[in-house]
Amino acid sequence: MRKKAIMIVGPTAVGKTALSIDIAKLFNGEVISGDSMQIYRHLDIGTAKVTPAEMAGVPHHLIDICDLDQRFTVHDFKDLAYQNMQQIWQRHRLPMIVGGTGFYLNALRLNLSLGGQTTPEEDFSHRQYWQDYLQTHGAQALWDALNQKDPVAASKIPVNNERRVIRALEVIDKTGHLFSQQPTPAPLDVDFFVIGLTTERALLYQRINHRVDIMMQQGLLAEARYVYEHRDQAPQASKGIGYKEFFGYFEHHISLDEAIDLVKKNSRHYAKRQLTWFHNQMHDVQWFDLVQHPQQKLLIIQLLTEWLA
RNA sequence: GGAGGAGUAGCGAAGUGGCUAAACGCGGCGGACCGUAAAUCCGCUCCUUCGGGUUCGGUGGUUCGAAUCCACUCUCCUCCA
Repeated sequence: MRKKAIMIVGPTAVGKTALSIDIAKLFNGEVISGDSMQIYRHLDIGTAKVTPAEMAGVPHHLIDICDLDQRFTVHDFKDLAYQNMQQIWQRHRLPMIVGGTGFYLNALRLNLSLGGQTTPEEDFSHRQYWQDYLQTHGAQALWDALNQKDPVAASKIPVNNERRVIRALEVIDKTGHLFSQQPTPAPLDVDFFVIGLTTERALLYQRINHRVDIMMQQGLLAEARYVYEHRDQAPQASKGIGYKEFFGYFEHHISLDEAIDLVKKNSRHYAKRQLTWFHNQMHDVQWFDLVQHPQQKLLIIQLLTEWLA
């Protein structure tokens, strides 16, 4: 019989954490965070990381596993998450992947090849080459280079999306096969029950705005300052929403209120992007609106009970 | 009461006779996504039965043609009383 795992997805501030704890307690679950920012230590308030108290004894994994100066990639996530799943099964417990980073979740589930077996270090040397190429020759020339090697890939990546153009070139250089023809391994042989949490857009945005206000009360500003002070060594964390927006304030370009509004706005935009991903890149999501219909939790529990039986 | 200034799409803001249904920014909406993904990038945003229709405070003019010129009028801002 196939191994089983629960996946809880959804945009920020819909209530994924709360639901995951409830379910974990009921079904003997352990949570694996599917969140690209919660892996970092020191990013607590801004990432809305579960607090030890909230965990209520439920084990959590892939939280606080990196320092700010460490790189972390989808590939790392894929490997670590799968390792954790296996260990959880060995303990005869139920893995629950919960998070909002759709790319991570799909990489795990679909077992994406992600550029083959090369190490990030190898990639970075190629990356640097193309980065320089971009600097000296411009975006169009960079794209032309890709177009020459792999027209199919080029046709799918806009000229201005320099980052992805470079990544495609890296993969081609390193693996020797076209970016558009990467090997497609079989998806993970796991029976996932995918729960999607959503709600009316206006409500979601209201919750996001409110949550940012609460974060401020909890001391987000100090946390952001910490990130700001370490920004040179924290390439990824300093891109996080709830941090980068304050940099302008620290440098006296914008007011605190403006910075806070920026955080709210970027969080809203982010939530929309997450929704787009889950709607269009994940196909077997069962959606629920616990914000407007809290009693649907009973339905979820019932469905899970049947699925696990 | 007097003197200046301003009124443009949801908001901010260009435009100062035709190339303007009207730049740009924001907000909003939609989308892409195979190793930075809370990243990066793309599209739409007056109405429309897609033929066209109605716009730039209002009304009336000038003109082949006006958001752009003229007259009157309304509202707001600043200054003087």
